[in-house]
Amino acid sequence: MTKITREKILNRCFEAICEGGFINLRTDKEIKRLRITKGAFYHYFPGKLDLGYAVIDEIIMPMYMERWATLEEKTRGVSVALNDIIENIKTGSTDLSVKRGDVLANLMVEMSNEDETFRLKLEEVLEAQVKIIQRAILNGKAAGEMKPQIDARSMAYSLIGQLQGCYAVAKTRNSRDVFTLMMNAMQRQLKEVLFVSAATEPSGGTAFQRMTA
Amino acid sequence: MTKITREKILNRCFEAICEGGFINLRTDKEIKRLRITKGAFYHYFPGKLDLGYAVIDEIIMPMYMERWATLEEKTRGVSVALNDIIENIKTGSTDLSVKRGDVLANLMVEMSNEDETFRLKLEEVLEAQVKIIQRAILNGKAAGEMKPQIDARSMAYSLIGQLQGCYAVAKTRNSRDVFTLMMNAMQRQLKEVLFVSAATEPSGGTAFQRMTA
DNA sequence: CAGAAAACATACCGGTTGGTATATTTGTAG
DNA sequence: CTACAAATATACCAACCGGTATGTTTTCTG
Repeated sequence: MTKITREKILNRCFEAICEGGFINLRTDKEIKRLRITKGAFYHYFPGKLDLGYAVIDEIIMPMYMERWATLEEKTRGVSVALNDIIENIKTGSTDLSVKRGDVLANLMVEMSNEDETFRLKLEEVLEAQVKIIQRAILNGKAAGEMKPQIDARSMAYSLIGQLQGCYAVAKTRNSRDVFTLMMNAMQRQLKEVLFVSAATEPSGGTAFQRMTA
Repeated sequence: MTKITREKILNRCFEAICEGGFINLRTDKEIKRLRITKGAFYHYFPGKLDLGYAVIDEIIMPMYMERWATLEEKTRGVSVALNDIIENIKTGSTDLSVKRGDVLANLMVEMSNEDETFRLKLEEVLEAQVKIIQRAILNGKAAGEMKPQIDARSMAYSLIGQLQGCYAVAKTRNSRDVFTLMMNAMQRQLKEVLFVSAATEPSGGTAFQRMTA
């Protein structure tokens, strides 16, 4: 039952960061809310920034690793797995999650130019994701599921970027429909650009589905 | 020579917002820097938020309208014009601009869930851009330059989103190379998904260029 | 020129907030 | 039980910062 205080702080502050970002996170408020005192807080964390670092290392990084976990150590069915993940993100979105946006995307924009250590830690999370996707694309190409002429690294970055773009725009539009719309567009483009279609079209132009908004 | 004070405030604060966002903008600091006083500042703006609104209306909105200006009232050569704009954004980036990220993208993430009026104003800028691009795609389709099965609205949102994704990721990577890499990927995908290629490929697969990073 | 309104200037306030200094309790090894 | 460190509590602070109240100067208008 030890160390529970530290984890409570971590979890609660992560929530607060999800709600309003890091700068808006008020340690005093969270301390009161957690029914602890400053003594406890500053016992576990030298300062607010260090708390932020810990949140990234211990909560955010694992969270985003889990997102792509199904891609790892998979040599076949990568295209489907990748599409499933995107589908899950799309389907799993709620009005609240769209309104808040993506924690990582938010922190990246908020903190990258504010604190170098923060930037470095966010970069780690980013690179870890890119690496997984890049590897998956390599496997997909080897399995003949993905187009061989695609540059895996570029595509991995592009994918992560597009995802963040969906979050950002949908957040400002405050519309889950817009999020779905953009995610659908992303899926369609991925299918056309990256995936090897089962049936090769005779002329140009892939078959398109009807729009969802 | 009238109204110069107001414009000075607006311009300087816009710069400050570019550097560190809206919340990080300290009115006191900028007032001192401008060698004016609080009296002058609060004469023109009821408060900090209203200053922010004015910056969006009077500086940011025109700025982003100008970006896509070449697309308006153009019925042919839309594909080329669109690609040129993206090329300009790519080429025009500097280490500093990449480090700071895009003002609009930054504000969207920072303020959309913070202040409803702010969100509305940012939404306006977003929608204005989407509308221009959407129209351009419609024209492109009519001219046979763009694939007819593409949904203009989805594509317009996707385009804006991808752009923001490039900014966000490159900012955290703090790398102009990554920005270029992602912008190139975007251009390639656009060519394959949206543009009607001059020479229709016999089988599947568009010719790819070599990577730039 | 009068008078009013616009355009500034000066001084001050009050709440917030991250952080510290120090005291007290709790847990644990010997 | 003792000694010592980890864990937690309490009180306080200093800086920051947006905002206000009020005073003075400049400009415009009739």
